Amino acid sequence: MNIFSDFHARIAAVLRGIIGSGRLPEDLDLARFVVEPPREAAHGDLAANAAMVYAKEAKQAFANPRQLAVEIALALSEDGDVAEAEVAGPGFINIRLKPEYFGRFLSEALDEGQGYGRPETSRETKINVEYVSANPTGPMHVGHGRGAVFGDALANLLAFAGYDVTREYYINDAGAQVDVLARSAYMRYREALGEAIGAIPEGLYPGDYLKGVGVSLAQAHGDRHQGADGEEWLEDFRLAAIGAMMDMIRDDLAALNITHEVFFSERSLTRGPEGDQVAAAIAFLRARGLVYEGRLPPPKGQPVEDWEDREQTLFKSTDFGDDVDRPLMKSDGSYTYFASDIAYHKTKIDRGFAVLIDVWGADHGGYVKRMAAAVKALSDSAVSLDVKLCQLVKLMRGGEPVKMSKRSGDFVTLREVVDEVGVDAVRFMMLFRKNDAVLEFDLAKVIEQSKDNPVFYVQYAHARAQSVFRQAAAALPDLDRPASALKKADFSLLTDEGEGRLIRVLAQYPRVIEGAALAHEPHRIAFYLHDLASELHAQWTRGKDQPQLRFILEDNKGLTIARLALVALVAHILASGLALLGVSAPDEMR
RNA sequence: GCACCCGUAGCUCAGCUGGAUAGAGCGCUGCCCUCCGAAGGCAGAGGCCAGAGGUUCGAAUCCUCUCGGGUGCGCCA
Repeated sequence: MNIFSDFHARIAAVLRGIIGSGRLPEDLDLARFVVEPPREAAHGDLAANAAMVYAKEAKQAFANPRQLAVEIALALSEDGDVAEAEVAGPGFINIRLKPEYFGRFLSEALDEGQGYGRPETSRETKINVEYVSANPTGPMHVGHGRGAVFGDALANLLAFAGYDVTREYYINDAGAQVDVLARSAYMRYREALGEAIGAIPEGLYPGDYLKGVGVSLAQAHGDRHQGADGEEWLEDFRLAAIGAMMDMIRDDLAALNITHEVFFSERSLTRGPEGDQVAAAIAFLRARGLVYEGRLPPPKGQPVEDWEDREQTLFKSTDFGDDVDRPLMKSDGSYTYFASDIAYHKTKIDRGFAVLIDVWGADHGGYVKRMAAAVKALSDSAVSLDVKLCQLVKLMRGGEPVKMSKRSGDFVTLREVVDEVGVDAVRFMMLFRKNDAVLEFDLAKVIEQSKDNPVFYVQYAHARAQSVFRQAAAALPDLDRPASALKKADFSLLTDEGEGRLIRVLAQYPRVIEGAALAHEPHRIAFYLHDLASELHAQWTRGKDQPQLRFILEDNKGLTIARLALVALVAHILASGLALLGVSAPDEMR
C-alpha cells in the first residue's frame, strides 16, 4: 500500500469532477501533479501541488491557484480518511490523515510482509541490464566491482518493481586483445614445460594468473607447440585462455553473489549459427540509408600520429544526435568494436527488450552518444537505451590511498577486497553513493562496528529489531503469538511523536522504490534504509530516558503489541531493502 | 578545439526528475552513562548550493554563458 499514490488517485478524482463541471480542460494530464511528504511535519502528512501545477489551465474559471486549491481541499475534507485539508502558501494542499487510516495502512503493510513496497501496478516490460562485461583478459579490479554491484542491484530493483529483467554479460572475446591474451598464455605454456622464459615481453599480460592456464595447456598439448614458428596454436590457446579467464571472472562475481542469466559472446556474432550478424546489422542500417562511404575530418586535440585520410564505411549517427559519423570497418577490413556492438544491441532489440540498460565505466562516456544513436536507428526509436556510467573507486585504508602499481601487474583485485572486508561491506558501500560520483572506499572504515559505518548501522538496526522480538518472547512468554496478533494490533495507541515519525518514514518506502526504479538509481534505497535505521535507533534510544516509550512494556500488552508491529514492519523493510542491494540482514551481530 | 560527467557546511556526500525555512555523517563546541544493547545520546556553531543571466506562482534542481575539476575524442576494446 502506497499512501501517496492512494491520495494521488483521490485528488485526481476530485479534479475529474471539476473537469466534468467544465472548469478545467478535458485533456488535463492528471499525472502532472505530485503528492509528497511535506518537508515540515507541522504541515501535515501529505502535500499536493495540484492547484499550482494546473494554474494556467485553471485561469478561466479560477482567479488564482489558491482558489482551485481551496476547492480541492474542500472536497478532500469530505473524505472519511482525512482529518484536515488546508491550503497553504501559494496553493499547497496540506492533508492531515486520521489515525485510523494509518492503522489500516500499517495493518495492510504488515500483511504484505517483505512484499511491502512492491509497486501496485504490474508492468511486463522486458528490460535488459548489461553489466560488468569486463574484458576476459585478467582478474577484475575494484572498479569493475562497482559496475557489477550497481548493475546487480539495479536488476534486483527492477525485478522487484515488476519488470521482466534479464541480466546479461557481453564477453569481448573477439578483438586483438584476446590474441594478446593467447600469446601471453603461450609464454606460460612454455614456462610450464620447463623453459626459462625470463620476463614477459612488453605488450603481453605479465600477471601470474595465467600460470595455471599455461600448466593446463601444457597438459593438454604436451610440447607439440614448443618452439613453433607459426601461430597455428593461436586459436586453441585463445579459446582455452578465454575460457579460463571467464571461469575466474565468474568465480569473482559469485563471491559477490552476482550471477548473470546470459553471457553473450562477441565472437558468436560473426561465427555463430546465425551467420555474420554484424554484416546483417550493417545491411539493415544501409537499407535505411544510414550507412555510407565517406571521409572523416581528423580528430582535434591530441594529434593522431599515423592519421591517414581515407574513405571508410560510416554510420550516420549524426542523424540521431551524435557529434560525428562513426566508422564501422577498420582499414584492414575487419569490423570496428562499434560495428559489433551495433549488432549486439540489435540482438537485444530482436529478442524483444523494450528497455536496454548498459552499465559502463565512466571512461567510456564518450561512447554513449553513438550507442544511443545506434539503438534509435535500429529500433526506430521504439527501444530506449539508458547508459549508466560508474565513476572510479578510490581505494583507501584508514584515510590513506592504497598504492597500486599497474605496471608490475601488482594491482589490488576485486577478490582481495571482497575476501578482506566481506560481501556486505563491498556491496553496501558501492551502493551508498550515486553511480556518477567518485567513490572513496576505505578498507578500514567499512568493517568498523560503529555508527560512522553505514553498513554496520543499517544491519545493526535489523539485528536490533530482531533482538526486540527475542526480548519480548522472554519478557512476556504468554503474549499472543506476535506474528498473528500484530496485524490486529490497536495502532491508535501509537501516539508518541517518535512513533509517528517512524510510521511516516515507513510509508515512504513504496515511493522510494518507485522513484529508484524509474530513475535507475539503486543508491536511493541505500540512503533510505540508512534514514529508516536512524529513525529506529532514535526511537530505541528515547526509551532509555523515557521508559514509557520502550517497545516492550510488561504491564501494557496492547501497546506492546502495537509497538512490536511497528518494529516488525521496520524489520521487513530493512530485510527487503537490503535484499535488493544484495546485502544480508543479520538477526544478531554479537 | 569539441562532447559528456561533476562543482552543495572545514571534510565525505544526499537532496525524492521544479516545491514551503537546503539535509546527513565525520570533524569542531558544550552537556549526558545505576536505566530493554553507551560498538552511544542531546544541543549548538558552520552555506552567496562555483559565478552571472534567463524560464515561472516557485530554481540547488530546467535553459544559456563564464570559471574550475574529471573523462573521452578514426583503424583500442
